[in-house]
Amino acid sequence: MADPEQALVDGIRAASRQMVRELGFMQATLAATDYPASAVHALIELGKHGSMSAAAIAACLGLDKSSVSRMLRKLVDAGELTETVSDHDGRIKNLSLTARGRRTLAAVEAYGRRQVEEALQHMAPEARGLVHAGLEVYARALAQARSGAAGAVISPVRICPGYRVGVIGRVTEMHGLFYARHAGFGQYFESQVATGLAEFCGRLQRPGNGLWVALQGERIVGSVAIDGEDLGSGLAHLRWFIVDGAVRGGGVGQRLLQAALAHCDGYGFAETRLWTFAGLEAARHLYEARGFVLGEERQGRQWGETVTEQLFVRPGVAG
Amino acid sequence: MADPEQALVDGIRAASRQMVRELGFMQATLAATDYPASAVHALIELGKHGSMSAAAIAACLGLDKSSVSRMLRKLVDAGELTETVSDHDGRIKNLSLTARGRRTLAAVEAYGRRQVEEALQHMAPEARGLVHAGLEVYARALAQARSGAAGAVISPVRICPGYRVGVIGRVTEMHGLFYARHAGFGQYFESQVATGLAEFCGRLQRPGNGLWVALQGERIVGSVAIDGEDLGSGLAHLRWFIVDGAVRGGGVGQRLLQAALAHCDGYGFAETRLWTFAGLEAARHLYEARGFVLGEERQGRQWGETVTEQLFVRPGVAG
DNA sequence: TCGCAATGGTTGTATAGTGCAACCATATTT
DNA sequence: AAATATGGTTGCACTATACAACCATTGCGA
Repeated sequence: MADPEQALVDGIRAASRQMVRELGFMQATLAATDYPASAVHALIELGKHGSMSAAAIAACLGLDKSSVSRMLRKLVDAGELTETVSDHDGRIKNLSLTARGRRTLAAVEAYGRRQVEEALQHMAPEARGLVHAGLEVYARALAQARSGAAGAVISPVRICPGYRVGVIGRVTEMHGLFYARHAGFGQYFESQVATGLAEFCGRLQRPGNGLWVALQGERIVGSVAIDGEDLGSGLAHLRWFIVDGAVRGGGVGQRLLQAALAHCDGYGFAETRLWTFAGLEAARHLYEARGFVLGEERQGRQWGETVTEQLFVRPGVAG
Repeated sequence: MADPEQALVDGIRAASRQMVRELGFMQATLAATDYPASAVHALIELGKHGSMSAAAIAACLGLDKSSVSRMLRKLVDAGELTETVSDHDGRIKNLSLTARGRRTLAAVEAYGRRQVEEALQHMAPEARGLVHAGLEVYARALAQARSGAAGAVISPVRICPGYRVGVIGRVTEMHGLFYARHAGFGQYFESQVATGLAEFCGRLQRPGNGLWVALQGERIVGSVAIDGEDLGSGLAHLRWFIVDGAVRGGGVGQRLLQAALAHCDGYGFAETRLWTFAGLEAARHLYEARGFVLGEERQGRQWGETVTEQLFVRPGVAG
């Protein structure tokens, strides 16, 4: 294990330890209620899923079913939950929150929210998206490492049109990191991306041009642009298409592409073109699924490393 | 509370809940030992600090001193710890790890590290720095919100010279976000930063020029550059000086400035100049502490918002 | 159709970690 | 020298937990 890697791992461990302590997960009771941590988590899960069986809660919380059974009994006695026997399976009791339970949950939520909000007050505003994205990626990776399954929290990613602050930097960064890793590109490539994108954003308002970003919270995790000017009249140039590694494989690329191509079709471009590099198979599949076909290939040395550049072309909708 | 804010808070809460569960903090025993979570945490703290009193451990873990006392008794009986009465205060027992304790701790560390490493395998490589930075900023903010004190994990920030992949994007992004918030700048400003920095990085090798980044792990959290060409011969131009909000106030700015000015003095520039905006008091203090004096002020409208631009000048070392 | 295994849930029992309160020994302040 | 504060221990009660045995219901296969 290389040394920086070791430092990364230890840093993550130290921070999560600290975080767990600060959030009070080692205290017997949680979130300003008189219920134990497991009961609070059960309430939260019930609030999220509506109605669950005891076994489902046990699986979800990683506790023995006997512990869960007793814990639920107390919550029912306290009037937080009701249990109704399932009508299609006499063994199962469906648990759900009572009005009182919903009030309790609301109080728990308010407490937790306030705690987080106060923490957010104590950090630089720019760092908030970072915290969110970091926690989420980590939680998902932990779940995957444990069980192979992908089922975990993923905040929704939305596609938004237009410039927003930081997009030039972020898109440049994503390109720089991705192509350094996958093609060995360096400073010259990153400078080209930065310059081109900076120039393009200055004429984003002109007809035919468009930029879409994928946002997770307020963090930019993907982008695509249509340059309607630089290839000549009637030609749409698809540029700066990239998806952050944190959300790759989640359909974000498809949605970005769809937004960009809907714009192309709506505007009436005769053709959409894009340049890419051989070997990026995931991207190629996306292109071909959207009607792009490989037009031309050539060796390119301009980026510092020798790569095979590929032109993909997609005809516009028949006018 | 605005809606996106709400979504951010809830997203952070969901992710941290998930993370705590995945890490097994709700299990009675932890990290593949037979010791309870609190004992494991105590071992870790002792490993970190070398020798501590029981009270210090209790404070650190947020537990009652009686619980800690008993827990430590067991660890001593198990041969993991030794206790020696302090020589300058008869009440205090100094606790430290025995050889056996260090072995146990090593096993705990190995287990935890493997867990994290496996999780890292399940995420995009680009996201690793993000996870680290996010957790760390959050843990620190939680600690500050709880106790006002700043004492918490902060991974060391190091200053490194030269270009590295992603720096153009990251520095552009940091500038864009910071000045959008503090001066209302928008796309035009961000484009200027991107273009200028991209151009500068292309001639970074030329004599007199220099770029330094502040790195936390592999994440870029600050930058400064000396452009030895654009103001004319003998003049150093300090540009792209910025520190990420996540580490602001931690001396990173000072260290960046020192690196840049050491370069200026070593190279023998007659004068170092920088342009900034009125109102950025923290930065101004840094400049003045390093020998810069305000030279000229003028109103500028070029960035989209009216601001007062300030020229600061620092003479070179007497040749 | 009947029996048997599997599943959902409950209860008995033992264990262990925890906090509170009272306590002792030592140090510090008045 | 007395009062107070601090570090640490012990008695006590509480509670969350796991394990194992158990019951009721369901579903499957012979």
